This record gives sequence, C-alpha cells and structure tokens, in this order.
Amino acid sequence: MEKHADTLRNHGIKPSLTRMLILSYLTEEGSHPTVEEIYKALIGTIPTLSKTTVYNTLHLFTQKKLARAVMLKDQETRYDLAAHPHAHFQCLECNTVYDTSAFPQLSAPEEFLKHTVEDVSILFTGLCQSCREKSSHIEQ
Amino acid sequence: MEKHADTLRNHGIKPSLTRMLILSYLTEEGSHPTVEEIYKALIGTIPTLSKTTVYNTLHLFTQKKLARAVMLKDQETRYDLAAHPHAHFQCLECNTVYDTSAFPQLSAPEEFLKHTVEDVSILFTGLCQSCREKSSHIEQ
DNA sequence: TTATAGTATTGTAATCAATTCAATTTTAAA
DNA sequence: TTTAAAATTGAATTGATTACAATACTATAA
Repeated sequence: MEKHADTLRNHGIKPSLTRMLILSYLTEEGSHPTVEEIYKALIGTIPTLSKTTVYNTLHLFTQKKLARAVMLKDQETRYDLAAHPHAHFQCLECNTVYDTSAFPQLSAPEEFLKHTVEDVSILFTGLCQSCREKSSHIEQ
Repeated sequence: MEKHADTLRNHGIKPSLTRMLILSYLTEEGSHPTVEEIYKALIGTIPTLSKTTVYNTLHLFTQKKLARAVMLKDQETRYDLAAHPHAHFQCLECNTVYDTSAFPQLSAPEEFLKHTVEDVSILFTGLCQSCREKSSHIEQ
C-alpha cells in the first residue's frame, strides 16, 4: 500500500485512502476498467464512496499522467495506468478488449512534428478468434 | 451526385436523397463531423430531417464499411469515410483535430494475429503548435 | 392504376455516462 | 484550537445516443 502512496506522491498527488484504493484497483485488477466498475469494486470497502469521486480521481490521475483514458468503440470511457502503454484489439461482435504487452513501434507523421506529441493510442478492431469460430459454426 | 449514388450501391445501400446528401457532406466538407454538425448542415436542405435519421444513416454507413466511427478524446462520436484512413492528432488544450494524409505504417502485433483485424485507428494527442505558442507567451 | 409489403424517415420519450455545483467532511498548517 | 485549503459527497442537470411506435415513401405485382 505504501508503494501506491509513493507512486501518487511521485506524480504530485496527495495520497488519500480513496486515491490509493483506486490506484490499487488499476494496478492489480483487470485492465481498462470503467468508472462504474471501479465504483462497484470499491463501494464495499469505502461505503461512503461517491461516483463523482471516482470521476474526479481519474481526471486527476489522467491530468498528472498517472493514468490514461482509453478510447474504445464504446460508450463508457475506460482507464489504464499510463506506465503500461499498450495497443488494444476490440472485437466488434462481443466487444471484448484484448491487450498487447508490447507497444507497436510507431513514429508520428511528419505533419504532426510541429505539434508537441505527448501520447499515442492505437486500436485494432475486427472479429476475435472466439467470435470467428462461433460464426463459422453457424454458417455451416 | 450520381457518383454518390454509385458509391452507395457499391456498398449495398439503397441511394435515397438523404443518404446521398449525408455522403456528400462526408465527402466534400471538413473531416470527422459529429452527428450534430451534419444535422445542422443539412436541415436547411432537408427541412424534415430528423436527427435520428442522421444516426441511423451513419450506423448503416459504418456497418457497410462506407464510413468509420473515429474515436477521439471527446464526448461526441465523429465520422470519417472509410476510404480515406488517416491518423489524427488532437490537441488536449483546444480540442482541435488535425489529420494526416499519409497513414503511418503499422502492422498488428503478433498476439492479435489469431483475431481477424479489420481496421486500425491511431490517435496522437498533445499540445498543438498554436496552443504551445499561446501558452509560452503567457508564461513570459 | 391500385393494393400491398417492405423500407426509410420522423419525433417523442427514455437511457445513461458525465458534469456541475453547493454542501459537507477531512486534512494540515498557523 | 482555529482556520483555511483540499477532498469528498450527492442531488440535479446536461447532452449524446437509443428505443420505439407512427408515418411517409418506394417498388412491385395484381
């Protein structure tokens, strides 16, 4: 837990219990959770937790570059730790999101060099293995 | 206009006037418009146009792979023609979106090869030239 | 032409993620 | 302590999107 406090301090964030638990969830639980998921996971531990606090905290983390908003073909925004950049693959059939461990090598196009590029996000979409197998079954 | 009708037919979409005008807007007007922008642009020409129709049409276009939903750090979904894939740069300060003409060369990571990758979207984020200049002015 | 079925369009109501904001609680410093 | 600043809360609101039932349009066959 002290590890999380340090991480927060290192990013210029005062380590409250709520913040440590949200960071802990981002670190230890499954990737790219939504605000709703985080809220539901922590309301048992922090009975007074408000969803607004989860929103506030994730905005703060994102601003301080501790977390990153992952944009998917989805309604809800999802969050990842900024320390582990990875590309995503999202199945358009079942909406499951898969991660890469490695981040594809990619440099910014020349046209963007005049801007200050701080981050890149890469999203592959298509049909996942499991959905492809299911649909080929049906068609036969 | 007949050109647009052909494009629609080629994608298995029956060419109604509304659909042609929406396609025309996507083709000729600025990139990645929102539903709201398309609606406002066309309500003068089609006075009975409903926003639901714009939503329906864009869903249809996307499904038929004529258009693509562009995911940005934004509330509103934006749409582009699928025929012109390009990466985007979005300024986190002013939210302006810049395009590339060229699409960065990028192959799917090995871990994704078992899935059927149909599309890739790439989003660079940071501070655009104009905002960087503005903010350096202020700080001096 | 008329009837009919299928498709497209419309508008209202509902949904739901996200934000606003004022009130309350907590924390830390004087 | 006292006080000010920061963090958290919750209710109300916003705004994009969807659901859905009603209406309008289109095309084909009798």
